[in-house]
Amino acid sequence: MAVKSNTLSHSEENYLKEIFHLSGEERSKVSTNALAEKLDAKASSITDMLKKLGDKKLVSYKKYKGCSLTSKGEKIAILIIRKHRLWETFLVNKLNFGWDEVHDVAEQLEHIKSIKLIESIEQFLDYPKFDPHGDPIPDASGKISYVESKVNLSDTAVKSIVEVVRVNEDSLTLLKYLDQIGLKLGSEIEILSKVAFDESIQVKIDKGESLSLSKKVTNSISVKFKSKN
Amino acid sequence: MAVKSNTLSHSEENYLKEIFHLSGEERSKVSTNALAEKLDAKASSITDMLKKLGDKKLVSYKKYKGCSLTSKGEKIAILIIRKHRLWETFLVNKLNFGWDEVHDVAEQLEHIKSIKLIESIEQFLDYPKFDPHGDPIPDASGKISYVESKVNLSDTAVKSIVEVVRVNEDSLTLLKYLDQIGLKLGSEIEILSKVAFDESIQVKIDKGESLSLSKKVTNSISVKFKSKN
DNA sequence: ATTAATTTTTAGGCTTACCTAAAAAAATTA
DNA sequence: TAATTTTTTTAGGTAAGCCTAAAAATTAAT
Repeated sequence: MAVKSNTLSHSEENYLKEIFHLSGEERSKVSTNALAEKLDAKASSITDMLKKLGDKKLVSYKKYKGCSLTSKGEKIAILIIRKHRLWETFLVNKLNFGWDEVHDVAEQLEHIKSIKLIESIEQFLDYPKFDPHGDPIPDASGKISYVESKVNLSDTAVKSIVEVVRVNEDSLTLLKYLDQIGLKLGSEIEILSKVAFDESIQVKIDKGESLSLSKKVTNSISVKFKSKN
Repeated sequence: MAVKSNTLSHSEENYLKEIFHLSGEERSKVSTNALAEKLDAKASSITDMLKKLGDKKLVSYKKYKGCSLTSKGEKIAILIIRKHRLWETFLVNKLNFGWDEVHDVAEQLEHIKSIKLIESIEQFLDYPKFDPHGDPIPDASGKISYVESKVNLSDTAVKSIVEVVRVNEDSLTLLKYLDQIGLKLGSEIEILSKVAFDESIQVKIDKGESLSLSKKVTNSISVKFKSKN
């Protein structure tokens, strides 16, 4: 008789979150294989779950055509992401975790069911706008303020001087490496030269020694041009 | 081939925690039915799980003979309880939750896997010794400092003046009722008279109006005799 | 436009943590 | 102690969320 219990499993929540991330700001369709890779599961498992989420009207799914979130599904996905980013901010700002230590714990904390809790945490943190990696924190209504002016570090021209506004939080080893070279949110980067062969670039971070950043690294860093002030 | 994954499911953790609670300070054997009632499951399900926890050497279990925790199982149970009580303290002390609002959330938070997290929370709270209901918080080594001098409010003599040191956190309606009559940790209770028939007692709370407390209520409150100072 | 390669789905299985119903053991009562 | 009641276990079943292997649909290449 299809009773709606209204609470989702951790797994279901993770699917919604990952579909949201993969569909990007353009809200494009997400393929079964892309989800399989991100969620570290086989494509057949993804198909199973997409059917279920489709039945629950959380994703729209047509066989062989990929999936996308319904507005109901998107609302839930954004809430999970909101919780994830607020918890990360809590861990870094209040408990002095490093930005490379928060991801796994936040992946657990994001599933705690309590609106009162997350709103209290938000207030306790004084309504932060960005998490420790520079990602925007959705507000209680689900609104996300994307930074329009940010670009990928790999797309900047030689001689530009830019400021780091976001790093990809997905790779622990990346974050540890960035720590090691002293790159953090707000760091100033001067692009000295670019190597066409491997697309690496030479930079100075905060006017320090010059060093080389590979394409893999520059791809994971977002920057904005320094505002004149 | 019995690989030990070393992380327990929420369900397994809940079993260990409940066995710990039911076995009491005397560490007595816990019956299948007692567990079934507390965990809101059928006795047959309990038997299943006890076999599994027995295989994992977390409980010692012999058919028809009840169960008890091994030292390994007890260590884990105490860690869960430690997390539960620290989270409750965090919610009340830092986020201004009421003592009647913390149980359900703490039941979720106690399963977050991160020693660093719980030790940071403990430090952030400045190493509290008791949770908001007066229960002792185990330290990082698992040591629990029981209060030796506390007695049940139902066991106090007429004319005694006592101080509330602990209330049972299990019932939401009890906690709301205590709030309503202004009874909190540290409250002074004067026992005016006892009614043999229903075992209720007449009291004054913090020198206020006299009122009657039923056996069910007095059973849930622990007190100590006021220290002369 | 076929053929080949890739992606996705179907079909059937497994494990976890529950369940019901019936059997067996233990405890209680006559 | 024998009968009855209660407690506990066994046997077999379910749903969730994953799996492998094989089939079907789609996409890419010749």
